[in-house]
Amino acid sequence: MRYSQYFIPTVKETPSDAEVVSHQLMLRAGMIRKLASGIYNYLPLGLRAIRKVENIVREEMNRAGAIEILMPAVQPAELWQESERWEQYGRELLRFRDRKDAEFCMGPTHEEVVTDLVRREVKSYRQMPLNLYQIQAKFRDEIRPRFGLMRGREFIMKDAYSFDVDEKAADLSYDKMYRAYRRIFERCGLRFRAVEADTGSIGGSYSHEFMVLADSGEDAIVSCASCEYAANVEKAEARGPGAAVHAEPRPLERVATPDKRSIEEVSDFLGVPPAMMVKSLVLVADNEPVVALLRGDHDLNEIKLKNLLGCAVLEMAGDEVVTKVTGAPVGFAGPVGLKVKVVADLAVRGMRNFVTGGNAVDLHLKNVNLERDFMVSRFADIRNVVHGDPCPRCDSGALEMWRGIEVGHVFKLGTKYSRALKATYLDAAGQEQTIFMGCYGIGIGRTVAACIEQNNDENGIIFPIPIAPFHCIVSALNVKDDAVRAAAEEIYFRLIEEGVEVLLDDRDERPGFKFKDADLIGIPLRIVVGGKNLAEGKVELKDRRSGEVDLLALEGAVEQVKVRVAEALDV
RNA sequence: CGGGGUGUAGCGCAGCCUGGGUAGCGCACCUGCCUUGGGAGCAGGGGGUCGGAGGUUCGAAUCCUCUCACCCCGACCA
Repeated sequence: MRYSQYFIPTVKETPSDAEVVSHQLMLRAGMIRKLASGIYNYLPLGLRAIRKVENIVREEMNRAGAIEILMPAVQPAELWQESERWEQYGRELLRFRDRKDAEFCMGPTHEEVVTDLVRREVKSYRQMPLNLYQIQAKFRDEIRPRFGLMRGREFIMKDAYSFDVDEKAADLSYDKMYRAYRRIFERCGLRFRAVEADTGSIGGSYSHEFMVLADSGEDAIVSCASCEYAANVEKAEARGPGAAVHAEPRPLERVATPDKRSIEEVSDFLGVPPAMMVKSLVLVADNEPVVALLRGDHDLNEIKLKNLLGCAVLEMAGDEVVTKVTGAPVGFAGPVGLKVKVVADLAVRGMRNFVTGGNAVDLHLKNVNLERDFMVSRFADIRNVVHGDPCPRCDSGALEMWRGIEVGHVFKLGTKYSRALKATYLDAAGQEQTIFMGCYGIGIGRTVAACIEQNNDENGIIFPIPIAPFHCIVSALNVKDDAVRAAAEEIYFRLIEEGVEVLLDDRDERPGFKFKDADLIGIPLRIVVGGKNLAEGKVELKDRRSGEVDLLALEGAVEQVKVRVAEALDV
């Protein structure tokens, strides 16, 4: 491709509304342009990177035995009503009516459609295992789209769905996908972790997320330093205390704490560390108040509590509810004397003589103790793990915290959708059975964004060769110099012959201008054809990542590029 | 949806509050000259319903009311 004939609108200045580096660089490199909130045009460079990821995904999915199809973006409401997600999905589902007033939605995911397809066509155990996938634009009317392609409303996703005769076979399908995903992200050149995850609104029995490690990631994940355990903080298990601290219970004490509400304020005021305090959070679970008790330095994990209570909606209580439940304004809640359900974190079980709120204005209690002073309905793991917590799986390890970008998610669905949509088959004995499903997503655009998040410097993007829009850029420094022009053209055509994807910068611009653009758009290899070196019969080969420069003869440069590209693409 | 902020040329911004009166700067763009190893220089030029509607006023980017959009912080997710 000739740069002068192409469409790469780079910009020098960083757009003010782009927060994260991948968003800034994708805009500056002319890869994407915003059309509306969370909705983007993909320009040539962005599209090429996306196609690269798509192709890697496609190859690995095919290798794993999955079969590509394409389902519609517009889906009829009936299917969603059948799975009961028409009501459950909420406002993220973009709904509308056609001219006959029939209801439709833009597909945010395709469990319903694919299950409908399969239930019509798959009748026998002989037709499974079956794994169908597609690469297609999804629409989710996100509350807050942000970070460019990282969280758009319309986004390109690979979604796959497996169909198996029973749970054991479904486990095998899941495992195949898990391994395919590892290969995919390895081939993309990403540093990532596969972590245990909560299943969320998709539902199902268990799942793993594939997290690209990046400080800008929206998810917190933990991994064990000594074993394989890794999990999303939403899911990560905390160990309870080994044995309770042995301490004689001291007499309960009431202390005035004028206007001291937060853990920090009370801690400072009383000179008691937060780890010796218990905080009492008032929540509402499906309209019923619940109090959660946590060690002062721990945070509530709402997902764990929600799963524990089995409620549909769990939210922090408003001021009125807090006052009603505790008899005191916000900031002085404590478990002593409460009439509502109290769930305590496991860590609280090991505590003695701690500080809590006194359920009255400006009052806290010291030397509070379990059983003597109050009872707990239930002990459970309801907190977020923190850096340094012991690993829940092995004896020796401590948990490390990371930030991650979720680029892929594999779910074991079980029979949630097949039962709702009556997707059944006849087994060898002629008995009707329910199909076991799994579903597997990869955010294609997000993967590109995550890659840029991990691969950039002050000059711009540094694409790994497998997903770079072009492998190599040939910068002809002065196109008005016939010798330079001819040499650049020759290299360009030779590289094309060798199957290298090459961009020829044949614009009539100054060298610095071309270098800046080449760096910004992140082409991994650059051949510079300049008058001085050319007079010696040499051109320069520069590696974008390392900055290493080799002075080579024309043929040598072409050969080097060919070799390096082949090495990088070798799988 | 709650809290905060911003809308002025393609991009980045000043002007507004605190004096209501010609709409400005840098980059980008067009023409010419010059220049060709890290976003050059000189000269000339084009481009604005100042987010929208209403109001106050002789006169509004500026003051008032309403509205829309976008961005940031919290609950969702690939």
